Amino acid sequence: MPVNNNDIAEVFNKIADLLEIKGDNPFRIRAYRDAARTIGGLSKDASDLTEEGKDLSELPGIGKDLAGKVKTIIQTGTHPLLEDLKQEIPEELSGLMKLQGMGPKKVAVLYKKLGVKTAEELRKAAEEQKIRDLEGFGETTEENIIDELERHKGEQKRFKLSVAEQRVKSFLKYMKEEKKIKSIEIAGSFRRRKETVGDIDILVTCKRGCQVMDRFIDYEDVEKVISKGETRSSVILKSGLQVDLRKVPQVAFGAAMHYFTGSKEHNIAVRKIAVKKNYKLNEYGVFRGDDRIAGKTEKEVYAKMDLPYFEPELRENRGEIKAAQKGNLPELITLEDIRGDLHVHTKATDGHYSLEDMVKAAENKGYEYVAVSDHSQKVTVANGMDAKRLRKQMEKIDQLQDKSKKIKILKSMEVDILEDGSLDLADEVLKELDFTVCSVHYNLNLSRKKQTERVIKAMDNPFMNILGHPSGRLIHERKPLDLDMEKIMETAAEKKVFLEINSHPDRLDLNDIHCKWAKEMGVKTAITTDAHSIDDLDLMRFGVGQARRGWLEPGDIINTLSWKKLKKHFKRH
DNA sequence: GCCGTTTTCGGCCCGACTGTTTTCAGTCG
Repeated sequence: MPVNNNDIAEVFNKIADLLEIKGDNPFRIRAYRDAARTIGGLSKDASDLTEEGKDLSELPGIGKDLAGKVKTIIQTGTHPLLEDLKQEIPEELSGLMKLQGMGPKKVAVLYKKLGVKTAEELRKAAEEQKIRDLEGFGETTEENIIDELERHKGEQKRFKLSVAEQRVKSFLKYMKEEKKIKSIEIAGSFRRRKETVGDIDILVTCKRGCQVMDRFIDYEDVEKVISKGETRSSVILKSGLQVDLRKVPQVAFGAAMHYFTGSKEHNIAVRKIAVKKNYKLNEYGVFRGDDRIAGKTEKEVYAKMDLPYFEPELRENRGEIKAAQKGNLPELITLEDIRGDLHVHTKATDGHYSLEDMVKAAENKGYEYVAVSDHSQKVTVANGMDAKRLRKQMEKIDQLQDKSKKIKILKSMEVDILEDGSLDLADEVLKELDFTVCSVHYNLNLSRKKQTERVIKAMDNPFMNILGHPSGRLIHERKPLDLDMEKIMETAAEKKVFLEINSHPDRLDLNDIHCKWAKEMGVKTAITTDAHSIDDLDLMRFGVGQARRGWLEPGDIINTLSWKKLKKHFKRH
């Protein structure tokens, strides 16, 4: 069983949890957490890096000791330190720390005094009112524990960005009805356009006498008020989504936006720079002694650190600060750069609108081109098309093109990659198309070797242009295919095949890390919507967000090109 | 446990809110 980066990260995180419960040196604990994050975010497998003879202690936050531990974990799947800790402290306790309000100290007390290890035992102790008498605990804490256990039963911790976006929209509209609010902005991972968000952070500035906190907790969708203060309150909506509101003074708005946009790791890195310069950086501004020297805008906060403004999507401490210091920050792709959609479906297969409707909708978006990419015959559930029906659709497109002067309609198809790596329709049909998107929809559970070979073989076919939703994952629903992404990208770069960034909020496939990786390996991408309806054409913003998180610039994305230029990129034969 | 233009020791990001206290520890972001 090969040990991948997530396995290593998990061992380190577990060590950190158990050390924390034990009450170990907090900085040692952080070292383990930092290392877990570093390893978890690598684009190459640590095991491959070691094999290549790379010195892992060159990675940030990994010293000699942890580099050695990584090696041990790669070889054995675990580490003696973790095994020893497990003898001392039951590992289930780390699970209890996931409950809100339960940290290492409380968990330790509950274990020592009551022998509580699992959620079940915790519930029993709370229901028998044994917790309230412990030192540092009380009746309220006991009730909160029961509430938390209840809330976690459903076990959905993070929300897809699109779902959060919907909830937030109406909440914001409600808040904006309060006329004394001067400005209101969303920060947090939502602003960074992360594919899933754990909670929503809202920042407001107000005029004097504004009862913003009262209005906040009075929202009809609020299920529970977690906390309410002068400057900060937290609620949980009926959907389970947590929303935090912070009131900040105008002069500190930029500093607060910076602080609450995060990521935590990015902030820590920036704050370290502040410390070096003898400044103090917090949510109220940049301070030299007691003097606030910046804070009104994010730009001026960064400027004090001799840094340029960072787009929120870049703020993950994945090398953006070093890149900025060298003047190498990317000029990120924007929605306006997109000239057309290369993957939309129609009623001919599983879309919900006619060819005419989809083309018209794309035209109304101001696109220069739109590609009709319906399913091929293998996908019977979607009424996939055989050669005959495809040719008929091409004829229809020709007729419609005669009437539509404003937009170029591209003939495409989402062709299935069969189990043996061949394509679902013959080359002699595929060659009549402008290009193809080729995707895996069946036999999702092949071994890593077979699955990788399958996709690579498909790329041998000169009529394959774009690899559709490369990993095949569905967020929260389906794991990604077991693919050697590095090999896939190497081959794609060599064979001039493009990778799709599928914008559907359930897919967002490629993910952010793979987007960045594609760029590093010289693979170009296409941001598409995979639209099955007219409204789906608007999903492009999610794909663009993902691409921005992956540092992509207009030049990395093929559908920023005019059709005239793009056309040449599709000729592989 | 990591790290170094204050470099091999002694630091390590910082503030709000809660529930428990009666001045603060724990937790969270």
